[in-house]
Amino acid sequence: MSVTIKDVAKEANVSPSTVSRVLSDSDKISEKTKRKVRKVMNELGYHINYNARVLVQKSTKTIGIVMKHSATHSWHNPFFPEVLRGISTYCHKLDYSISLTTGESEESIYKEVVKMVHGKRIDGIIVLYSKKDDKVVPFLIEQQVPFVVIGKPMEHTNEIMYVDNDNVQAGKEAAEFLIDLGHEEIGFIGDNPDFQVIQDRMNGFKEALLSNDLFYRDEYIKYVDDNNNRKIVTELFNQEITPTALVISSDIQAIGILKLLHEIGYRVPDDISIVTFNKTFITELSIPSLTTVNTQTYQLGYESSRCLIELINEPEMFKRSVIIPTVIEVNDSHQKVLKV
Amino acid sequence: MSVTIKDVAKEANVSPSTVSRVLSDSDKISEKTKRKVRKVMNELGYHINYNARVLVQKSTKTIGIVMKHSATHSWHNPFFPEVLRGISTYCHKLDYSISLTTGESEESIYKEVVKMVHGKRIDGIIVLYSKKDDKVVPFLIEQQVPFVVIGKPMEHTNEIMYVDNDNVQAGKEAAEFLIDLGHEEIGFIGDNPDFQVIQDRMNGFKEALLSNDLFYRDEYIKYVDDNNNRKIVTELFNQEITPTALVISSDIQAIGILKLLHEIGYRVPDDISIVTFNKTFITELSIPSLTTVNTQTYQLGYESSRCLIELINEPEMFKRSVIIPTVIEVNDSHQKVLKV
DNA sequence: CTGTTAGCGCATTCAT
DNA sequence: ATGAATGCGCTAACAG
Repeated sequence: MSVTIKDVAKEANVSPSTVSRVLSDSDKISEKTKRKVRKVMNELGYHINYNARVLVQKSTKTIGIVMKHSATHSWHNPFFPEVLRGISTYCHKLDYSISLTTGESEESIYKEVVKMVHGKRIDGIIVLYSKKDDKVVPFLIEQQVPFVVIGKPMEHTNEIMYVDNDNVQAGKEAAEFLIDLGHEEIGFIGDNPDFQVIQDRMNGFKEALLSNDLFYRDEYIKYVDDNNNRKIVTELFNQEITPTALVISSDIQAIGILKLLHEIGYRVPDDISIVTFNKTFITELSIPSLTTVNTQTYQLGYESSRCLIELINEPEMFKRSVIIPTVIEVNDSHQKVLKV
Repeated sequence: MSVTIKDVAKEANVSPSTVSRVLSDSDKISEKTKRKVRKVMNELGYHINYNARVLVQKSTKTIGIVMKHSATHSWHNPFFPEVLRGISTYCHKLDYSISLTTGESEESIYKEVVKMVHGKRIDGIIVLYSKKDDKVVPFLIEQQVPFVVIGKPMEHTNEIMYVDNDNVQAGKEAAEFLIDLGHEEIGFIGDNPDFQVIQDRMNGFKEALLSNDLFYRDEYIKYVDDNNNRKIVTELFNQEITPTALVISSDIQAIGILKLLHEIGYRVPDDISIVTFNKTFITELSIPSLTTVNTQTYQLGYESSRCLIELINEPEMFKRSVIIPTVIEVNDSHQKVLKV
């Protein structure tokens, strides 16, 4: 059917192993025969069959990517394409392929991961989230598959390699940015708190309030369950004292909130200031453009694949973790509080 | 190292071929031995090695996905995650894996595709775009790799299986929607016209104007090159007669335009109406929410993988193509023209 | 430097 | 209904 090393070997009057050595550019082969063999390869239109190589080398040069299930917002969230871009840029430098797992539920994703791993389809895995009650990570630990988590693992923090922002710090910075502008009543709106990232940002937020001697009130902390944005906003602004500023855990979420605020007559930044997290095309295109903590998603992806491939090549390596710095990007969704 | 069929065979007192037959659930094996073998498989923790199977079966049960290079907007565009969701949903039903090609340039993507194909890593490919001067599609034709294009191919239309919307029709509907509201001066803002989809939508737009006896003027048609949004908007509204409505080729692009209009003091929909294409989270979260032609991206993905897998299993099949209907979704970015 | 031999894990003849 | 033998295409000792 297609051309194999045997065909090339015969045509070039060498043995198959010589051809194989030419393929891996072994330094034990003379330049002359290399040239000869390569010439024949071209003439015959030879191309290596990776599957055969995988079978004997036990390395697939493929990494698996596991994401949150599609029912969550991860799909709509530009985080995903951007992190993938970072991952693939690095992977392609080192000639690794990418295999994607998705699924409609946590269970189906888990099953796919199991298949990937047991079927020996991948050399390592990047997990694009860190979540409570997740089965994937424990499975990977048990199976001793090299893996890297993007986000801070909920458990086994010291045995797991992860790449993350310092989300506590990020939350703190977001709040302090507002505090420096004179805000004293600041609310927090977060996504699903099952994800570590949300918890961290909230904790940083809280920390900032307390260390600045501001009153911290539970009524100012809201989490989005499903599509209860409206309820949340209503609750926030139906209190005796209402916030003059909001920290919102993602820019996507923020534009939703922005719209609701707009509907009930609050203007940003005139009536209320907003600081969000993540920088996507939304932050600039929103009206007003959003002041945001840039988490440098591309870098998260890039570094995670770097770590993973290092780990694959050196399984016993020290499980260090990488913190990608966050950068606050000042746009138009905030305003100073005029001291009366 | 890991458990193979031989190990299972030995333990179960059968031959390796019997185990293999149990794996493929052959009807030539008695239920009794099947049960026995499966029991041993569980006990030993056996899992099939797909690579070995691929080597002999010549089917990888993997499909490749080729997208536009990341320098374009495809990455930021929620089209991508959504189409992927459709693809993966179907693929996982039929137990296919997904392998992703990406790259920083057309050239690098092309190389990756070549590697995928020659390295026999995939059974078929879905190409997520249709573009002028593209090298990937001709290569796939030449190599006789089963593939499906999302979007209408620029050439070889009859020999290529594709899944697409009727974008001419969609363009027409968008324009007619505005015409029905009384608009007579309607502009069109499109993405890179190298992509067939943009051409088609523009042509449909033009057709609608002409068949409604409206004056069609070139000054009302603008394409975005790079970041010349501002220039385009300025040009459009510095003419003697300015449009009262715009058709914009994607919702992402639309919110950019929306912002510029906002800056120069035009309000949507009061001063100008907008109809866009694609429905993503943006259409609802934008202020105002965008009236848009929903192209049903998920379906595009779902159908494309369905077609591809059919094609893989029956390479000589008739190359039919699938048109996914578009649906106009009426939101808040348009207004009737008050007849004076 | 190069050839020979053996085998990766599985599916598939051809036997029985 | 099951077993034995062969090979998919490649790499990796071991020779020489």
